[in-house]
Amino acid sequence: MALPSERAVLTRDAIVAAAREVIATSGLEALSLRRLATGLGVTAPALYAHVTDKEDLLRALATAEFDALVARFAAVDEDDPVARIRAHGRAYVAHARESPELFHVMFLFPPDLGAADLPEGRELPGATQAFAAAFGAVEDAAASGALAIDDPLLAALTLWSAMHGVATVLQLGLDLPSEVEDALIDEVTDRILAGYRPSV
Amino acid sequence: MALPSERAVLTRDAIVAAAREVIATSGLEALSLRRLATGLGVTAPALYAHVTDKEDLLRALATAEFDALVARFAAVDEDDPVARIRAHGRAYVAHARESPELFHVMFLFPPDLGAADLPEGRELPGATQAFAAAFGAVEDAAASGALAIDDPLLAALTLWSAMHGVATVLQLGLDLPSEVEDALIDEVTDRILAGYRPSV
DNA sequence: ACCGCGTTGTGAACAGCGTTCACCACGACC
DNA sequence: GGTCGTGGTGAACGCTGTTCACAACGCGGT
Repeated sequence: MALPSERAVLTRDAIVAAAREVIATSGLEALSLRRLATGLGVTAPALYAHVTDKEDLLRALATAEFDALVARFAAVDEDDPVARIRAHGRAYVAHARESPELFHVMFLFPPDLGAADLPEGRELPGATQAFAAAFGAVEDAAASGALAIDDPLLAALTLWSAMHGVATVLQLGLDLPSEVEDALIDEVTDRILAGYRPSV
Repeated sequence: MALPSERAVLTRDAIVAAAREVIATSGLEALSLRRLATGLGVTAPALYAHVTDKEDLLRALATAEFDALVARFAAVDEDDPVARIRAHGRAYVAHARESPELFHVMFLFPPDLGAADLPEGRELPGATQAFAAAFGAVEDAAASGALAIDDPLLAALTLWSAMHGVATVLQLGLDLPSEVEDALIDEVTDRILAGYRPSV
């Protein structure tokens, strides 16, 4: 194993990282394999040793982005499950707002959140992990009686969908004043949570 | 003005309709101006007489799609404002589910829902009309005291975002059983409405 | 020390894309 | 009947993703 020479080694990760950079900086439209390759000091066909497809590359990027989201979720350390739900929502939207283009890529080739038939021992894909975290908080809130939830899966989907909607709508460029945007984020979560409040 | 001969006249509307057909049938990826043109019995450059751009074409298509959505909203004849809100939500998701690809196109080049600075006399763009309809129902519900709403705009955005999220999530291909999908649609609306229920 | 092998990247090529431009045919008008 | 203008054509440009035959390089074996 020779020392990595002056010329950078071409790894799948390096390619994905470079693609991420391009998209975050110049948008998805600007991502072409040829430009990406020359940016890496290499010609286009060289990429195909590490990536089967452009779609494959975007999928890998989406995966990485979901992992980053999982990390954000893991950084939430609220004890109260309801507070945790709120924090997840904010983290989700924050992630989306940080780079709208990357957020968009996450859903270009949709991952299956499907906690359906997991092979048990295997590492869960990021998307599933992220949803599992959100789901866990909902389950805790239901178990503790803080929220009146019949079907935790349905409730988690409800919250997730709603937050996803907010994240999406905020990127539509309808330039709402930023205090309205911030208010919207909390409003959606709060109203749904209020809808789940136990009737004492 | 001669009779329109056997050969179909090439209109902007005809082009948009053909594009709609292609996208609905074979997806956005399959839409190329060249193929679209040959489908219309014409060569590609001929399209540029009626369309400045591919983007222009997609924008026109999005506009048409928003108009269709407005028509759906107009068909809602519930008297009770809360029932109207629910009906709007269902209509929105139904529209999205009928052709996911077309729904996606609606937001490719985002329209501004901005009821901001409308030129007063001018015809409102479909996106704005659609939002206005939804907004109206929310205002009515607030005025009638059926819902406890401080800021109707915020509430309308809340509902819209949430429904948009549902519409989007349902297309992620995470194959939820369809009864869960249906339940999700109502659940989101109902929980938010519950969150706005006046505390008697 | 040399030879061969396997890896990794190259250069050229293919098909298709959006878009532009010079041209041409045809119907309407004087 | 000749002229004009509109609307469509054919060819071209530069770009894209992708494939393929080939070349350069370093390692292992003799």
